[in-house]
Amino acid sequence: MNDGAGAFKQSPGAGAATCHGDEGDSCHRVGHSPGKRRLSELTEQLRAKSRKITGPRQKILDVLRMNRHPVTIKELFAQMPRGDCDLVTVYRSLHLLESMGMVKRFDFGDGTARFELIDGPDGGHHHHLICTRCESIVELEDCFAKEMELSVAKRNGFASVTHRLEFFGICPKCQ
Amino acid sequence: MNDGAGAFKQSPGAGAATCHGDEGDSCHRVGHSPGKRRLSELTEQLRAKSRKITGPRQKILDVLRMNRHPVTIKELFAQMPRGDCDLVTVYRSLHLLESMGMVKRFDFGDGTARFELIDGPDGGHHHHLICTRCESIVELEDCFAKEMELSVAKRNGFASVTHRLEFFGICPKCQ
DNA sequence: CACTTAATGCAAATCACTTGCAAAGGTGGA
DNA sequence: TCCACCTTTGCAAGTGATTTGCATTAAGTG
Repeated sequence: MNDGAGAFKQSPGAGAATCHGDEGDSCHRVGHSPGKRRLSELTEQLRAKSRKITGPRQKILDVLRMNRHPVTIKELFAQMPRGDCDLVTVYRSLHLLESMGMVKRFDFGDGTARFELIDGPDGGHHHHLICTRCESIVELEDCFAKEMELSVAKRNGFASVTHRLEFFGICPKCQ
Repeated sequence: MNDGAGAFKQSPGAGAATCHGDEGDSCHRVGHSPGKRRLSELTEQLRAKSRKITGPRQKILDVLRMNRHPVTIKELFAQMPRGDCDLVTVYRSLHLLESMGMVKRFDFGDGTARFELIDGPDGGHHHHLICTRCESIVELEDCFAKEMELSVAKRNGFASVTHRLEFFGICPKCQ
């Protein structure tokens, strides 16, 4: 109850995505070659803010780099060599990474937060399309809502307007 | 883990809205004249599906009718004459009403579900703009994402695509 | 009015997430 | 390289929202 800004503990962002990881399907592929930034580049960001580069944190960043879709804390934890660190540490680390703008939190209403390493310049703003049956997800390139955001903000006199947009449906396989 | 469709317990819908009700502000006005459908009309829907019209359910529907913004279970419960029914009953009733398509669940990431009585023909599809400071909310008339929904669905071969869209910002008062 | 079945209340259980606290581990400076 | 200092971590316990088990009560129905 003391992180994030304002009354909501969420981080108004956008998108949605998932994959529970136990139903090995066409979902996220764990363990493929690092598709994101180098680990050193990431740890450097930590160091830049005088945060310690600890073992658990490196492992966590590494797992995040391996996942192309948002992962839940549990999934992330499961992908770490047993005993690498405590679940609580994963929670704490993701909070830190989020507050540092290194990861983005997604929430698609199933009561479990999901995290993705931020890639692009604008935080790699994007959305997801989730299959409500198999939970497979598709990362959507474009963000359609930017203009809406502006018009909604202007029309209602709101400032710093952000949005969260998620799409749900039945994927081709599940139809 | 056994209601709703598919793997997600959420009901992929759209929108967002809230108001915690204790900070009496420009937020939801409880107790104004019934702005929504008559109670008899509502109970009729229940009866049509051979659901019983119980005391608690009538009270719950009544409170829902009085609120123009989505309410949390707790708020709803608090607005019922003390001792009218158990908190658990409110949870169960809302599940029922949701599954019957009579209420819509909104979720804006603070970990508490909010419900609104469904009004219009298309389920009164709309979105909300929430102030992250005072939690006041604005109901947005139009739905901007319908077209996206179609294009996203087509482009990815998904069926029955729905979306959830929420806007967050700082309201005029809080700036 | 008796009956059948759904609904309710109460207590206890889950679940995701957070917090308190003492022990362990990075880091910058001597 | 060694240390003191302050951040992190692990473990246990706590929250808050929501669900579940089960015996009891109350809507509909004939």
